Formats: sequence, structure tokens, C-alpha cells
Amino acid sequence: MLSRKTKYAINALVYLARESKNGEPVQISRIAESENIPRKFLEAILLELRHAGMLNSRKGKSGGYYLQQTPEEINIADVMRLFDGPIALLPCVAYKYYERCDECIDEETCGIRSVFSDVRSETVKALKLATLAEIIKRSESLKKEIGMQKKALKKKK
Amino acid sequence: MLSRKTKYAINALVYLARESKNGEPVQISRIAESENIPRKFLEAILLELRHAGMLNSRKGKSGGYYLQQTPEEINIADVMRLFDGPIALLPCVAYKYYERCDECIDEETCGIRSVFSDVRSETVKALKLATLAEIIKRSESLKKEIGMQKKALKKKK
DNA sequence: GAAAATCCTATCAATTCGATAGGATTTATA
DNA sequence: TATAAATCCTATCGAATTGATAGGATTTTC
Repeated sequence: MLSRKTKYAINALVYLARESKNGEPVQISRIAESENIPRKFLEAILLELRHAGMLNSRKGKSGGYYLQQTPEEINIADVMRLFDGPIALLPCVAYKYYERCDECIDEETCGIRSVFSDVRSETVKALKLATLAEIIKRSESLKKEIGMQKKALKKKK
Repeated sequence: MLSRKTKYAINALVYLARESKNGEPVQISRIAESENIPRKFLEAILLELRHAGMLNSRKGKSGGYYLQQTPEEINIADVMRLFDGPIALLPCVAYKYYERCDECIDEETCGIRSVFSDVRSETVKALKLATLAEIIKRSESLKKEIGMQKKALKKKK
């Protein structure tokens, strides 16, 4: 499962992608209130996202955070790796963060590893495609769909 | 990442599928030594696997554990759920273990949820297909492949 | 009845996780 | 140029989880 930290980070990023289109900085407290994230905790999260190069900030009065990369560049895979470490379910199939399994005798012929290697590839592929832009696009097309369904239901009545 | 417990469980199950084909019980200590798992820890793991119906046991002298289901029936998805809980990365897309996200305003139109729902489906599908039989099959075909490669390399020399 | 196996509950130490505290630093602006 | 308002940064905390162990109860074979 995602850690709360990662979930908060994703929510904050999507919020910024939505609200700060023109690159205007948004204050921490505004994000915290809108997304229901503990203020101080969010502060630490945004700091890490800045160090990772996804966000940038302006200090002082009228300061705040804004996207440093485009919504098309920022993807869930990178965010997850930043806060939760490897996406792989076993260290021996991790891309960054690779580590040998201690018990494993022969990695090359391990059937378990083979299975988890496939899972990792699939997952990373999907999460790389899951950019902020993609997430917003999905949510908008879902809203449209639901709207259509409600209309159809009303007509039926 | 998989917990150590789940990894141990998978290793023990694969071992049993390999070594106890005729349904003969295998002692905990033998599995523990072969797979490099702390004896007492493994004891607790096998107990849980029995309670879940995957294993059965015989007590007393010449007792031990053996598969209760076939190697084709026992799959990684079920083992992971047993020890690590949901396979989904967000509680709101979990199959068993579903839970609402607290902050989420509208689950139906959440782009984040949509992404993680896709990931979950893919992952569960792959892990359901990853039965003990499939794992053993993969490891054998990998051994064959590696053998072939070494032969080819020798010939070249 | 003794040996040898599983069964079962309780507990422990270390780590991780979610969160907070408190002040240092920077910047806009009145 | 002082002050208000924002981020920056490090330290710390309590609770939960994780990996592992202890110790004896129970069952079965011979």
C-alpha cells in the first residue's frame, strides 16, 4: 500500500497542476486546507518534492510552491520511488534500489523472481504513464461519463 | 515490498510442492534449514497457512506439513493477501479489504483512483496466475535456457 | 510411557510512520 | 528599513508494525 506521505504528495501535486496553471505560487496552508493534509507534515513533503526537482518555491510574503516540471513530466512512479522506495515487490527485481535476496541460490533461474519481475515491469509501465496531466484528464472524462449517466437516468424517469 | 513473512511463506510452499509430491509430511526444521528461515518464525507461518487451508499437518512423531491444495490451486495473490493484506496500492481500489479514502470527495470521478484501479487489476491477474505449479515450471524452463546458453558459449570457444 | 513432532499464546526489540515543535531564513511591502 | 508573512530545516515523539523468540501444551508414534 502507498504510505500516507505518498498519497498526500500526489494529492498536493494534482492540486498544484490544477490551481497554479500560470505558475503562480500557492501557499502551503491553502493546499493543506483544500486537501485535508496536516500543515506541518505537508511542509516536509513539499520540501522533498522541491529537492527532487518536481516543485520550486518562492520564500517570503506572497511566496509558495509551484510546479517546476510540466504536468506531463511528473508521474506517479517517480513520486512513489521518492517516498516509498522501490516499486518492485522484491528487492532482486528492483530497477533503482536493486538488492540481492540473501537466501536465493541462483537468481537467474528463480521462478519466484521471474513472476515478480513481470509484475514489476507492468506496474512501472502503468505508473510512468500516470502523469499529473493523465490523472486530470481521467478525472474530467469520468465526470463527463457520470454526467451522461445521470442525464440518461433522468430521461428514463 | 513483500514482507519477509510472505517471502518465507512462498519459499516454504514452493519447497513443499517440490519435495512432498506424494503428500508425505515434511518437518518444519527440514524446511527451515533448506530455505534458511528461522525455525520458530516458520512455525508460525506454516500454522497460518494451515488455518487458511493451503497446508495440512500431522502431529507427533513422523509428523510435519504437506500441501492441502494442489500446486495449481495455490497462488501468490492469496498468500500475499493472507500475510500482507490488500494487493491494491490504495484502500479504495482493494477487492477484499476495501476502505474509503478519508479525504476523497468523489470516488467515482477520482483520476488517481482510476489509475490505481488499473494497476491493481493487472497485478492481481498476474499474481493469480502465479501458482506454485507455474513457479516451478518457470524455474525449470529458465534452467533449460541457461543450460542451452552455456552450451552455445562452449561450442563457440 | 517416552520421544518427537506440531500447536499456541505471550512477549520483545528494532524499525518505520505519521505527525509536531520551534526557531532560522528569506522576501515583499508599507 | 522594519515588519509581517512566507518557506526552510532539524530534532523529536508516540504509536504501530515487523521480525523474531520463549516456553510450555498437546498429540502421535513406537
